[in-house]
Amino acid sequence: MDGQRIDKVVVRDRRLRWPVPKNLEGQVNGALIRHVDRRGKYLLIDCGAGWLILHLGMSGRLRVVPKTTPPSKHDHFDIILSSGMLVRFTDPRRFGALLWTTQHPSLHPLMRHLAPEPLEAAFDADWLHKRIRGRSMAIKLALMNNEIVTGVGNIYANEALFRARINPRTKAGRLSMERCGTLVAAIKETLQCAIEAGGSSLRDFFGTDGQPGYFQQQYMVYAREGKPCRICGTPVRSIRLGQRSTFYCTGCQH
DNA sequence: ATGCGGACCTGTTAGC
DNA sequence: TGCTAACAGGTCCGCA
Repeated sequence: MDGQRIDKVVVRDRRLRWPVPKNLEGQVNGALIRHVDRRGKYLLIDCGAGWLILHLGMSGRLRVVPKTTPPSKHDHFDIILSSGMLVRFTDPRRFGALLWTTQHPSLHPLMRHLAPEPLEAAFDADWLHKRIRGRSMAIKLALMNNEIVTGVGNIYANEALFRARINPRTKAGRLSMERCGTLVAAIKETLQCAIEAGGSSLRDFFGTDGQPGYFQQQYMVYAREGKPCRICGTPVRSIRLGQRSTFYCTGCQH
């Protein structure tokens, strides 16, 4: 999309996580895309006069298709490019978002308090230790809190805790600086491995080339309830934390 | 200030 | 086979 012009944006259903702003098309139509970026799980399209903010939620997908492709049921908006292609957003659950902002995205209320990017140096043991100091919440819930760790959802929170050998119910504030270091390294390694494998395709996710990811074949605990731990053979246990499925090995994680 | 549960949606699957 | 309930990759908000 970099360097292309947006002929127009067509919104067919404004009822996403937040209503798509009524004036968005007017702001965006005819804009030149300067750059496409990302912060946490928010996708940012720099249009010069402002930014489009996109989020895929849980079931959202973006695909590049020819302009003539007829939309189907859950195709809620199109970004029509001057090239003859369009970027189509599909999202059955409508947990995704399309917003417009004229302030710098880093100052936007949704991104203002996000933790540093997990693969950057600023996300380190020190940061994690400071953010969870004195907190009684389960460490897994801390990993799911994007003011503490950004870009990690349910799958990778489970996998990173296994890699760090930390029990997901451990009280966050009780982790030593050393264990914070182990956990930070585990988060970075988990994300890097997943990226290398092309991500995790359970149902909706496909890469920009249309190919599924393969990281789900490497899960150590996620969705492996009752199956033997790949390291020690103990059956993987499943519990619920914060209404999310949580998987761990009682043999390996303490 | 912290932490928990509820809310937003629809599609798929497990269980009866 | 058909119906129903539970659950799914996210994250904000309000209340205790």
